[in-house]
Amino acid sequence: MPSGPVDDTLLVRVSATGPAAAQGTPRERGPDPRSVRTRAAVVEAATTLFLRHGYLGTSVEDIAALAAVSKRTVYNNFQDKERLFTEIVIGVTATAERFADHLLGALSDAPDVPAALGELARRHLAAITAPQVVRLRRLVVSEASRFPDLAREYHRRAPGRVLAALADAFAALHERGELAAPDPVRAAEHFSFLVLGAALDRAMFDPESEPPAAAELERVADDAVRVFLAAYR
Amino acid sequence: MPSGPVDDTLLVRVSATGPAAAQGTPRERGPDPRSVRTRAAVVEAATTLFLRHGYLGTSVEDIAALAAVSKRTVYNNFQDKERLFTEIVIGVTATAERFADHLLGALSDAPDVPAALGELARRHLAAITAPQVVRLRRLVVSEASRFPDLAREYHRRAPGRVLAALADAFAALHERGELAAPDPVRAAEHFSFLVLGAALDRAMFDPESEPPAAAELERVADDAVRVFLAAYR
DNA sequence: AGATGGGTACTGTACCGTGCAGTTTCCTCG
DNA sequence: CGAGGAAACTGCACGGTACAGTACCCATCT
Repeated sequence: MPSGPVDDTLLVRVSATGPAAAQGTPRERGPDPRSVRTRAAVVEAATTLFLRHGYLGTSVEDIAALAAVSKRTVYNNFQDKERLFTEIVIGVTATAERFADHLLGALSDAPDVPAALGELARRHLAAITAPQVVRLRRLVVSEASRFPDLAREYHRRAPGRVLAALADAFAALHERGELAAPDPVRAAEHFSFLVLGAALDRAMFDPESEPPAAAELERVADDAVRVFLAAYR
Repeated sequence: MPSGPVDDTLLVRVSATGPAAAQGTPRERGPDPRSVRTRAAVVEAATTLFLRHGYLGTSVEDIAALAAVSKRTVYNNFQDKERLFTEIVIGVTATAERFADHLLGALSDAPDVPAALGELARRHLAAITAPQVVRLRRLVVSEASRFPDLAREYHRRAPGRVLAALADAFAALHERGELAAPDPVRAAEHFSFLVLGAALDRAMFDPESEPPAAAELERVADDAVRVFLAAYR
């Protein structure tokens, strides 16, 4: 979890408390003995609750209770609820981002492109239907009007990143003549949504939905790759 | 948190702003014209506000103010805020449903299948990126944990309905040998998400996003149909 | 002792839903 | 056609509740 300051370029919106900001600027301070433990506890509790009940559905008191900490402690570590929220979301997004980077592997150098695509499709689908990821997605969409910058940031970092990487790989494969993808971005969109579309849709509308079983996942991925290759081969 | 099935009877009373010559018939105990007018005003105001600011972001007082009606009147017409909300959503869903039914046209009897698919793709994409539809989608997703039945109901009625109709049409075309779609449901998913996936994703994460321009829409639809036909022809 | 983190209790606010007294609008009946 | 009565609407105030953020004091560590 990120304990340092988090990408402040994102939020222009700041609470109107002028003097407070001047006074309490976080400093290059030593390893706070106690606050490390409590801060981590708060972050973990807040992550759980925000993902499960949303921004308005989660009170600071709930967070404090789950973290086994008082509300005052929450406010000692985070300026206000909005900051806490954006920090949490950015933090979870970062892990999604790392996972996304890992996803592509060496697709553009793969000897057997269809096999590599199949493997990619399976991993992609499994990743995106993981409950945590679905919850994050729903959370960000839900708060898109309250935190539009955050929504754009998430979209750029997580799904956008995967799409861009995919497009790069397809462009390379196009150069090598392994695929016929003159518009690699469009090809990436097509691949992504052939694989994910239906599952994503279902998951977004059913909070209690389970991720697809392995066999189902395999069938969906294979079908998607088959359609994709029929068009882009 | 009432998790019972959605009350369909509420749906009937949404429309009907005019007395419809009920005055001339003495026997027919017509509903008070005042109630009708007021109710319609409240429904319209609530629809606007819920779609724009969400469930928790809209107060009953806001609704009353926009409807130019007192808060008490809102509660005289609707049991509570939850009932009002579900009624609104179901009402808007019903119009989406009607539109969806209209969408398919006579695809299964079309002489020129590729042309018909192209037309269908264009209309489908235009319909689903309309601001009202996007707002409804985001609203339902946002409240999916508070109103899970409502979310499932919406999903079944709007996107589910289109998908089912599409699958039926593909099955018929498969029988006639015009398409090679042994799994028509999968084919319908593929078609739908090839057309809509990327646009839907963008729209969900960017509340200020505009629907695509006509030229862009056309390109997306044509590309989707091309890929679909390459696989299912 | 002094500083820093933490806990309790509080403030202020927003909002759902209701009660009530008075007023307007519609319907019916003489 | 016009009065009387009923139903609907208004405006306001209020109870109850939930919750973000804060004041103040205590505990602990150096």
